[in-house]
Parts: sequence; C-alpha cells; structure tokens
Amino acid sequence: MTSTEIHDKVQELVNNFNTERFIYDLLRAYGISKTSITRLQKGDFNLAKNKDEILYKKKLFFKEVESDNLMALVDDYSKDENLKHNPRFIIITNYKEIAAKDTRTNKNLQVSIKDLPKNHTFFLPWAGQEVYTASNENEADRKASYRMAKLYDILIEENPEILENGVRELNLFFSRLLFCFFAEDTDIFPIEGMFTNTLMQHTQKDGSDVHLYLDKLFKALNTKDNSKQASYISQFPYVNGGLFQDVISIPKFNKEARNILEESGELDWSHINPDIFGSMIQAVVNPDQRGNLGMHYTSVPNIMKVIKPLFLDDLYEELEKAKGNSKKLRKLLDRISKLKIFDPACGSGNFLIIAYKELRKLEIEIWQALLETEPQQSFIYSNIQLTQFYGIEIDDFAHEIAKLSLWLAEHQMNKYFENQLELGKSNPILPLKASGNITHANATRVDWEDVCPKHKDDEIYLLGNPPYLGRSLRDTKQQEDMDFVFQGKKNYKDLDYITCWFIKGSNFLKDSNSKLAFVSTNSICQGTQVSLLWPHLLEKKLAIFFAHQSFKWNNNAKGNAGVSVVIIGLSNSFNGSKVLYSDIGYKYVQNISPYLTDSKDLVITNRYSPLSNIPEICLGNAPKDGGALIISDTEFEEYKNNNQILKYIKKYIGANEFIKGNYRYCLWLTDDDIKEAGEINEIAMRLDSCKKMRLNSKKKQTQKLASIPHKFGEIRYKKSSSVIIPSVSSERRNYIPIGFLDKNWIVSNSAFVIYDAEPWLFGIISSNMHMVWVKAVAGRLESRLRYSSQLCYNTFPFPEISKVKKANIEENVYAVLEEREKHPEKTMAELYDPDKMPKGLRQAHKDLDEAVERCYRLQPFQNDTERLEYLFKEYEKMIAKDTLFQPARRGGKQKKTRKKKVK
DNA sequence: CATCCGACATCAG
DNA sequence: CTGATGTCGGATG
Repeated sequence: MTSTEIHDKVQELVNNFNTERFIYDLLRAYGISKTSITRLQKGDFNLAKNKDEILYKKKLFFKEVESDNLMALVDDYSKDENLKHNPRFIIITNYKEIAAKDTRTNKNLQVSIKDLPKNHTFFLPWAGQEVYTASNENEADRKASYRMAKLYDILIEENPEILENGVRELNLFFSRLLFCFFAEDTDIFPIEGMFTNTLMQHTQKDGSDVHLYLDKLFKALNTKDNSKQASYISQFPYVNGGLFQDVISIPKFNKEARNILEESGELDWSHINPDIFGSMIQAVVNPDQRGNLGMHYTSVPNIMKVIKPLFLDDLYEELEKAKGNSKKLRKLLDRISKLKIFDPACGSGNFLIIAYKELRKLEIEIWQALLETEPQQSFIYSNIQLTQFYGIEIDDFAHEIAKLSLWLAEHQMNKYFENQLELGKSNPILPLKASGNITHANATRVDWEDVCPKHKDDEIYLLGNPPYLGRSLRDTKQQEDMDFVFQGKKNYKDLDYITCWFIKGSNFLKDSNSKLAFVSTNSICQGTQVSLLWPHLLEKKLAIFFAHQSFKWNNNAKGNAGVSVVIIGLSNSFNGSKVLYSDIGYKYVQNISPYLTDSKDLVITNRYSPLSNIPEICLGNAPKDGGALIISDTEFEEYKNNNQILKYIKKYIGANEFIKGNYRYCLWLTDDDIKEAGEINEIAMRLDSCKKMRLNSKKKQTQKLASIPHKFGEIRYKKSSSVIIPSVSSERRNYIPIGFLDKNWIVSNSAFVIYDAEPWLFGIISSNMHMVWVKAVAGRLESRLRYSSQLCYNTFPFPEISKVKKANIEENVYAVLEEREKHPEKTMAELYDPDKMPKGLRQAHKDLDEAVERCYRLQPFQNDTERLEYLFKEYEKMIAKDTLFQPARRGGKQKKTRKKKVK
C-alpha cells in the first residue's frame, strides 16, 4: 500500500467520522487485515485490562477521554511500566483532537482529527514503512546553489585580484548571471535557452573569452537600442531596472568554469524559487562573509510557519465564509489588494517573496470562487502590487537582490495567474518597473513609519527573521544601536540584539490594525532575558496570539547556523483563540506566556538569595587560566611518580566530567605553597603561562589576577563535602544527575556547588518537583537545560518542613544512592538515560519524588502541568510575603541571616 | 564581586 | 560529516 493510498483512506475516515469505529478505521487505513480487526473488536486480540481501553500487541494502546490535556496523558501512559505487550503507538483522543506517541522513536503528534490526513505518515510503521524524513526543500534549488558555489570558488582561484575592490562586484556579477539563467527559461528572454546557447556558440571551449562575451552582453542588456550590434547580441531585450546599470569587471573563466555555466544552463530555472537567491548568496559568498548580518536565509517551510498563522490562515477562512457571495468575495479581493507586508530585516527578501506568492495564489482562488457566481466578460488583472511590500535591509547587495527577486516572483506569478484563470492577463515584465519598497538602512535607527507609512485602518503585517546577537557577540556599533532603541529603559544590555526589533515592532503596532511575527532566537523566551524584555511588551497590552516553541534552525544552505529558534506572533487587538505550535502539532490555549507555554503571563526574576529556607548555593571554582592550571589524564601520567608535584594536585571535576564519569586534575596552591612550588620547573612554567593569559585579557578583573597566577580566578572551595549540580545537562533526561563529593574535589565553574549540604537538600533538588520548576524557568543552551543559582535554585518555592519529613526524604535519598552504587560501571549519563535507566533507580527516584511532593500537599498531583501550576502559585505567595516583610533587601545581608537559620 | 550566556563549540562514531 | 551534548571567559549589573 502506498503512502498516498493511506492518506486517501485516512481522509475518507475523517470525512465519514464515527467515534465508535474510529480506531478500527484508522488501523484499516494502514492495511491491518479485516480478520485482525474483527478479533480486536470482539476482544480476543484486545489485551487491555480496563473496559475503555484497547491494547493491541505491538501495535497500539488506545484510550478515549474527555480531558483536553491529551499529550500529558500520553506521556503518563508511555512511562507506565505496567503497560505490557510493547504497543508501538500510545494514542489518546477526545474525538476533537488526537495525541499519540511513537514509543520507538519517541516522536509525538498532537493534531485535531481533521488534520490527521496531513499527518498520516506518523503511523506508517503500522504499514511496515519506517519513518523517513522527507525533504521539503527543492532539489533543483540545492543543485543550482552548489553549482554556483563551485563556480565562485574557481573564479576566485583564477582571478586572485578580483576581491581587491571588495566582494560587491563579484556578487553583482553573480546576481546578473542568475537573472540570465532565470530569464532564458521563463520567456523574459524571447527564446528559450538563448543565454546559455549563445554563450556556448560564441566562446572558446577553454573559457578564455567568456568574460569578453559576458561584458558585451551585460552592456547590451543595459542599452535601449541594440540594433547596431551583431544579431546574436541584438536579439536580447532591454532589461535595466538598475541590475545592469554599473560597469563591472568580469572575472576570467577557465574550461571547468565554462562547463559549470553549461551545466547550470541545463537546469530548469523556471522551477526555481526566486527565494533561492537568498540561499545562493549564503552558499556562494566568501566563507568569512558567511554568518554576517542578513545572510541568514530562512527556508520556505519555516517562512510558512510564520505567514500562515500571521495572516494567511485567516484570509483563507474568510474565503470559505465568502464563497457564493459575490459582494463578500469582492470585498476580500479589495482587502488583499490593500494590505501591507513589512519585513524590517528583509535580507534578500525571502519572506516578502513567499508572502507575495501566497497572496497571488489566494487571489486566484478568490477569483475562481467569484467566477462561479458572477461570470466575467473582460480580462482579469491582478490587483496585488509589489509596492504593497516593504522592507529594510542593512546590506546594500542583499537589498538589491530583494528587489530583483520580487520582479522574478512577479513574473512567475503572472504566468501562473494566466494559467489558472482563462481570462487572466498581465502587463509585460520588461523593462523592469517599480519593485517592492526596499530601503537600504539600519532598521534599529530609522523610523519604521518612514519606510512603511501607517495610516488609520491600514492592515499591516510585520514579519521576518531579524539578526540574533547575544551580549558578547555584538560589536560597538550594534551595542550603540541597542542604546538608541532602549533609550530611557534600564537593564537591557543582557538582551539579545533581536529585541530591538521587538521593541520597535511593538511601538509600530500601537493604535493600529497590524500584527507582527518574527522568527527569533529562543533565548528571549528563556532564563534571564524573560524578565528583562517581556514587561516592556506586556505593559503595552500586547498579547502573544500565536507562537511556535523551540525548534532547531535549518535551511538548505551549506553550513547551518547553530541555534534554536522560536516564532512569536504579537498583536494588540486580538480576541480569537490563541494557537501554540510545536514540532509535534498545535493546540488552542487560553494564553501563551513569555516562556511560550500554555500558562498565564508570570515572569520569574532572578534572585541573589534563596526564596525558601534552604542553604546558599554557589558556582564552582573558575580557573580563568587559559588551561594552564588544568592537568589532563596524559599530563598526570607524567607527574604521578613525582611526589613533589603530586602534593599540589587535586582532582578537578565539572559538568562534563561528572556526567561522563571521569575527571581531570588541577594545580591547587595556597599563598604559603608558592615559594616552594615555584621552584619546580613544571609548575613555574604553568604559572607563567597562566600569568600571560591573564595579562592578555581585555577584562580588568582578569588582568588583576595576573599577580596571583598560582590561584584560580574565582575560589569558592571549602574543605567540606559538597553537592554538585551540572550547569548544563541534556533535556532528554528526566532528572539532572546530581552528586555528593568529598572534600578532595575541586568543582569547576561548569557546575554549581552546595558545600556542607545535608542529604535532604540533595533529595529536594533531585526531585521531580524541582525538575518541573527548572524546566519551566531555566535558561537553555539551545534546548539543553541550563541550571543556574539565580533563576532555578534561588527562586524555587519550597515549604518549611519538620524534622520527620526531612528524615523521611533522607531515607529516600540513601535509597537512590544505593541504587546508583549497584551499577558501579555505569556513568551518570548511562544511569540517567531515560531509555536505559535501571528499574531500581527509577523506582527509588519515584519514591523520592513522592516524599518531596508530600511536603507541598498530601493529595497527589495528576501530572507535571498541575505540579507547575501549584509551584507558580506558591512562588507568587512567597514573593508577596517576602517583599512585604523585607522591602529593602540586599543579596549579601540576606544570605547571612538565611544561612544561620539553616544551621 | 558573581555570574549566565553563546546565529556555539567540540567530541564521538 | 552529523548528531549529541556541554567548555570557558567576557560584559554586565
């Protein structure tokens, strides 16, 4: 059975939806035999213990519920150890939505029933087809892109002098080349293939005169009257549009380069998306230009994730409502001919192009609906103009490409329009006319309303993928941009550069009928940045009306940026239902919080001392030594028989070492040691290199440390046992592995430490309650959990508990430690891998979780959502109390009084 | 003085 | 070369 057949059967099931038969119809759609299904219905294949459940060996576990919280239930069942017979899928439905988990791949799906056909591939393993990851990207785009990259490399090698005048000429040359390839395949040029064919006929095979030919051609394309030229040149039309205006020096070709031109000409460029230009620049430009501002090209699937919820879904819904009513349909045509699309970081214009194309497609559908009720006599012209599209781009070349690409998109869509509508007609494309309103400027500095005028009742959609730059990656100029945008505001320097776009965007939305949606680094919805940014936006009464939770950035360019992104849609006049998207599907929610979760707008602010009555936590010891004080395994081998050195060496452990079950060594010298130790050659050399590194630092604090190179930069070590908490840990784990260490370990700054901690505290921070909290409020490294003292530990609400309860928690802690000791050969990574976690350890943690939960309330929690809600409430209560009794608190003083109470 | 972060950085397979 | 998963020192409050 093919995938399409399955899709059609699932569609049929949805069309004739019947709750009684649903799950059987679904299995049937995937080719499960009639007899099996009958036996499952009768009961002898159904292994479930409860009446309202179905358990089909190796196939599925199915349950119908009334709740809305489907995914949480699926998760609960998938973790249930009493669930036998290895069902491949766990499926829960309320017959509006369906949630499912593939127990082998751990992939989740949550969609409304009507969207099941679109997602039919999820259950393909039933039909014996393992999940394959189909590429959404256009194969032809990629081929062309790689060819251009290769050509670029050859031309650079053949013309070493070409970059002397900067890359602009070479880039412009490539953009002309791309235009010609496109033009010859899409009747912009009168004869198909005329660019490549003429070039091949009139140049030598060794490529030596290709540059002369191209120079002649490019000049001709910029000349209105070419009648005096030879016919092979004069047959080309006048293009202009600024593209061929400047005279540039054309690079010299060799045989291979000419061959690439020939091969490229053979590709069918008419099928290439004009947005490929963006991708090409990315793949083609000099490697050290890569990753520059505006060079991050957004893939079409990702652009669709923005424009569909932002305006397209809504417009299609209007179309459905208007069908059969000419007046309404005409009104809708009028509406889309007036709305404005504005990308204040447009790069080479990908968002604008896709938005343009989608609106043209929609326009055709409206016309088709209109023609059914109101047959037309005269020709139909499109009313969507390139001038409805606005953009700001800081890079001159990219902004030229954006204009060019919009022309090409217009040409493509004109063809499509004429194909789809019998009466459809368009004006000629050449010579090129007004394109989109693309402004070459710094978006953080210009007034956006100068670029895209905002009149009363204008329907404007802001979209795009502005640049992300964390605190330390900005240059001076960009820092000044932020100072400019955040004038009069405090504490903005830890925010990402992209927040400039959110601030300016939220100002633009004020008193207008506009909405905004940007692709952003997920950092602005995590950790410290949440409390620094979101109050500014929320105070303007803006709401997140849709959002897409974190997903890994990717596009079809050669090297992908390493970042996880979110999509945030903001609106100031929104009364519809809010939609929260994720990789597994979407759900309608009451509210979307700044953390992009289904909860109210609570923002957790970092704290310098614990909110609850628990001891102080601190970061580990930071060497700040350029590696000079750290001793690797192999280096230790050399020293291990040298007692003189050995006495100054301690075991050194950080997050990585603790989780992977190994450790390094470090030099640990006190002021008293320095004289004796300094005479040992190896140590003296290390101290010297540490000193050099510190002196070379830009930072004053580090420079000062150069006077004491024998010591770590930050020392928090105490001669006592400690609890170690890795600062970064994989999000796959159910628990961050936490450990006890004796006084002989130096914990590095990649982990947090609580010195002198009692076992009950270990229990609390290891508990699921704490993990639920951490997952909600912690910063992240991409999507990894990043533990921190200020955000995770100091904010954690935990009640005062009795000695009896402490003792009870401690018993459970010992049980966890015992279970770990049963597997001395296993690392923490292995012990806490959710797929391989030993049963005993899992149980011990479960028992510990329960003991901790009982400190909050006796009635057990149903799921993690309920736990988090409870914790948020407790947090608010404790914060209110905290500020009430200690209005003017300072971190330092508070710490001391707290500490005394604990001891 | 004490971090929390990174259109990342680095290792294993 | 890709997937998995956490270093290290700076800019900042």
